[in-house]
Amino acid sequence: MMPRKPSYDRDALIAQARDIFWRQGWAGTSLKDLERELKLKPGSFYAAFGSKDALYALTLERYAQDGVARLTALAEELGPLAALKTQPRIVIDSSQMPARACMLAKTYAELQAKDHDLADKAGQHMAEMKHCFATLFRRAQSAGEIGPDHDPDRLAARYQSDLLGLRLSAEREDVNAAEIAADIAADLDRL
Amino acid sequence: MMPRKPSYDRDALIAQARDIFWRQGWAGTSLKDLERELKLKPGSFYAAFGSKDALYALTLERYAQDGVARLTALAEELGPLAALKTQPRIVIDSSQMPARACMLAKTYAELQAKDHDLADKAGQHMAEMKHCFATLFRRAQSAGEIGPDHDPDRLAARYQSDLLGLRLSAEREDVNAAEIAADIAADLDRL
DNA sequence: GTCTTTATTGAGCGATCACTCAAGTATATA
DNA sequence: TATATACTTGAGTGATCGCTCAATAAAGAC
Repeated sequence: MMPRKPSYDRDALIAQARDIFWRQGWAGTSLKDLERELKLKPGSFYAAFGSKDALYALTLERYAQDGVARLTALAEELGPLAALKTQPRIVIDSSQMPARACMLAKTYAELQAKDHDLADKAGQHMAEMKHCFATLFRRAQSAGEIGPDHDPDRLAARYQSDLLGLRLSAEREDVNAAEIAADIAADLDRL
Repeated sequence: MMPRKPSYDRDALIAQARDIFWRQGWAGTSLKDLERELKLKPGSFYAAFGSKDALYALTLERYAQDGVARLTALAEELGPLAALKTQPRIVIDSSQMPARACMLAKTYAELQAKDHDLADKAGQHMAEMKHCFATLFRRAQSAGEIGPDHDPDRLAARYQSDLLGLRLSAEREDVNAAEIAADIAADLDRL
């Protein structure tokens, strides 16, 4: 005999929690915050997600999946090099995002010193993203869009590093992030 | 009539606290941590620094002052462009530093969402550093080391963004930060 | 030495942390 | 409708948070 079902949409709650964690970080988000925003009492929260860390891990996965999906779709539409050139503008433009800075980078920076599991997970997701970038550079090279004398993995590491810096800079008021994004894209034309 | 003096070296304690905050962040460092590492009981701690936030602000200032001083000395020795080209290698090399990532950036990323005073302070110090970079680019341009068609402020913003990304990347195990640093330096030769 | 002034100490404050659980409520099956 | 099952609720857990303060120890001025 089947009992009642939860009254909430678990996927929507994970997305909402992701946005809160993304903005406020791990230590900066209390259970009170989550309970208030997700409209869940403690009991329901723990029945649904087990712990704060478990939910955070779910939001990291969701964040990484969406990132890969967005980049893949972009490459499908524009081709590898154009996708890489467009990405910098996109990640700082979208005003519906809860923060400009990368959630994976923020998580890694906050928790790495304490050897927290979530820092490892964030680092792994960043490695996945780097691999994505490398694949696009490799495809661009095969297509002759960039010169043959470049190491795609090295280009990917530099590109990801530039994006991390850009997205952190984009949180500041005294920095013209659009100019930096344009310059990063322009660099790709010189390869 | 003069009473006894403190038994501790205040400047040394600030430097020690800076290293702890730098590694572990604001929320990641408890008063217990500080009391244990600085060997101060709560009473002495509050007599010396007033509050956790007040000490953190002192460490931010110390961090920023040292950064400016180091860069200025480097430019004095090598000239503006060479200093800018050397800086990336230096900030990821020095194995005596408590962390690779920039303390100002970590502070800003952690606390900006909550409009914390310390985030403002960190942002101001980052603006000072950016101004330092711009001055060096301007001097390099005057000296003919880089082309006349570049905006020093724009170059400075991009350069700082690249450094932030580099220093965050340098915390990761799966990234060859030395290659990224070399590539950043190489970009400066193409100006 | 005595006195005055400040440093040092550590127990403990109220608030908040992540989290638990027993009691109450709603729903699908029978 | 009756029952079994799971969801919902919120008071409350011990631990830790940043911080206070009265008591004690120490050092210069006389």
